[in-house]
Amino acid sequence: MSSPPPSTGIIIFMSWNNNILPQNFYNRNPVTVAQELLGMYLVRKIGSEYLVGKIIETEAYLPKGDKAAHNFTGKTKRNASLYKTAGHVYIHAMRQYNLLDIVTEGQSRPGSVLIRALEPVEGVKIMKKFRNESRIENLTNGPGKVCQAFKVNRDLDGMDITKVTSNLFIIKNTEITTKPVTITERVGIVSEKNLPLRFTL
DNA sequence: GGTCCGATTTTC
DNA sequence: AAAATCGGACCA
Repeated sequence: MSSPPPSTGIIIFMSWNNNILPQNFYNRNPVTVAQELLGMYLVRKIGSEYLVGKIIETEAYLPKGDKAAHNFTGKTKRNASLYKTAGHVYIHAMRQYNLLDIVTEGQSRPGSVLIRALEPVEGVKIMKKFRNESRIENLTNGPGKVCQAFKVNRDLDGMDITKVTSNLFIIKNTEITTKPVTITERVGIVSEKNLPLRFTL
């Protein structure tokens, strides 16, 4: 019952099946989850290919009282995935792009973490093709770019990313990270501008 | 069916 | 600095 490791790359992926983040990782407040996701690896399986990126920028959207969060005016068809349980994804359109959120607590506490930027690790060639872009630094340095590079579209909205069978999930970084987390304000929003909910590695 | 607008990206 | 571009929410 084990998936093949990526074609090239790092030793940490040798046992990555054991390192998929479980539901109880996500089932905490989004501020904690957003910070702890930094340094972990987003993995996307497309056919027999694996795309991997290290998470380097996230934002938290709060379950209650956050005017900038998509849950603020209640449940709609669009944001229904936020009301699932922790570890599902909420993928929504922003202009002509898609953005990827992970649901944190869910149900009556529909918070989430927006994946804003990655450092490409594995499958760079495919990312370049999906992005129609050759500069590595331009592949995944924005939330819309992340989805384009990893072929994350709204077909995946509402999927559970805590299962071994998922074609999208996040694995633990088993290396020791010493870099401190930088905390700043969220970007691209008009309300709740000044909350310290953006986290960068 | 029309209108408005945004958790963005790209280009001028 | 401004255009490109589009699905969803809302109202009619």
